[in-house]
Amino acid sequence: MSFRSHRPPDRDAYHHGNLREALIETVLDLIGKHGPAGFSYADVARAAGVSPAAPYRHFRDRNALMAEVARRGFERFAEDLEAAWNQGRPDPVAAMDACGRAYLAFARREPAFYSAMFGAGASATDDPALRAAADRAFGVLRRAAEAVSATYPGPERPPALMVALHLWAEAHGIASLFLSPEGLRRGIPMTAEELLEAALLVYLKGLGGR
Amino acid sequence: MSFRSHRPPDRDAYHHGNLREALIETVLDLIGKHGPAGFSYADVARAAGVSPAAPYRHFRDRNALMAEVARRGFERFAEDLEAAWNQGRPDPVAAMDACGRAYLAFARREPAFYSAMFGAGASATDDPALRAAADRAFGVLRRAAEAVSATYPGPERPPALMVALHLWAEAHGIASLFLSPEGLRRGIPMTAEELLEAALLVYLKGLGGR
DNA sequence: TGTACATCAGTGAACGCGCGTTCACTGATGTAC
DNA sequence: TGTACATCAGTGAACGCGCGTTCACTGATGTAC
Repeated sequence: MSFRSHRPPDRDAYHHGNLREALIETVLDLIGKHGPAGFSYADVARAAGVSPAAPYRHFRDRNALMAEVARRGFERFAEDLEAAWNQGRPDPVAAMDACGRAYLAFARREPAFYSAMFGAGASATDDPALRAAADRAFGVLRRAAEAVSATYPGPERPPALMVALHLWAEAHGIASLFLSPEGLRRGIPMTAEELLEAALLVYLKGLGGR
Repeated sequence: MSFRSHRPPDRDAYHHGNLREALIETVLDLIGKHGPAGFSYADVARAAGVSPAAPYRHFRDRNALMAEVARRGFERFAEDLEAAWNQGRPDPVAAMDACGRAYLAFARREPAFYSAMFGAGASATDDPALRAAADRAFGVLRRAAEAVSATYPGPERPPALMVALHLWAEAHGIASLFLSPEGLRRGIPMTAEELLEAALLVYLKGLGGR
């Protein structure tokens, strides 16, 4: 009767054992369809094909589920940024530019994650794990800013934290104003990536004499 | 019996005649207390002291009410930016800097309006009046960018639209990341205003030789 | 290998609640004569 | 100035619904012997 191994979870078994994962994927799906506030906790259960009580085995309430989605989003986001940074190769400025592109690529490719991370949802303050993940992502930008800053001669070296904050704000501003579903971008004759890259080039030029 | 003029609306009369205004103010109050998604249409009626059916006389549904709040927010926002721009005096760069400060001052002073305008709420696309008001506000930044752009000598004159978009994105990015209730700004050793002003100075320096 | 048992993920029925919306209505306001 | 009437803003009761959450339960899984 039990001729199958129980290790690989059977996706349609009574105890399918991966409901936690299924709920998270369902949330991403629902955010994509209805926005981060457009569905109830019961909706998630229904869409995942379980009873409305089942999710309580895994998440205290809807907020806890959304926070976990946001946390995972920040983890992936940090990985993407880290990969784009590529330890500052071939050179810090080019690598920072790659970070900017990776930032927008993530917001474009994973709008559901992005809106769970920055949208109406979580607001990191409470959840330490979420905050830590967000810090990890920002940490990549900060290290990039430090490396770029260090390329300027001592007397005119800009504060790395400031540079990181400027970059983050510009990237986030562009992502939330011009990437979102038809948000406010009509008649803008360039892509978000071009816009950010241009901003970065002007900014870096303004930082020093180079 | 009717010894009082009926022109000035009696705030506590049966037909108080300014329920529309009262609802809008109530929404601002509720956004301040519970965020832009933290209350129902019935809550608004309750908080305004009328029956749950009363708001339907003035707004088709909750969305229509929120859109009107956002629209008014953009109108005021445009006025503030316009005043800060002050027709480019004393000079375009200083006036644009004033616009930046006015941008953040508005987001700081009117967080309820700001989140109705850019937050989880409206998403301009549908409502033409809302879109027009948003355009009016952006128009001020655009004209400012044109005036600043025109101060650069012809060959290196930057596209004004691009400059306006960069400024808007940076200001919005800073406002939404670092102004919101304890959002992500811990351990940042400067105010949002200082951060934006520094970004603007670096950026303008980067635009040309000045 | 087989049996008894503990574990625990998911069930499904139930609850009280507040929602959005409708409806016929009331009564104050403003106007016509 | 007074009276009759139309207008219409707000009432309050009612509706069906889906929500979040709880509960005792069931039955598959994994383990101890």
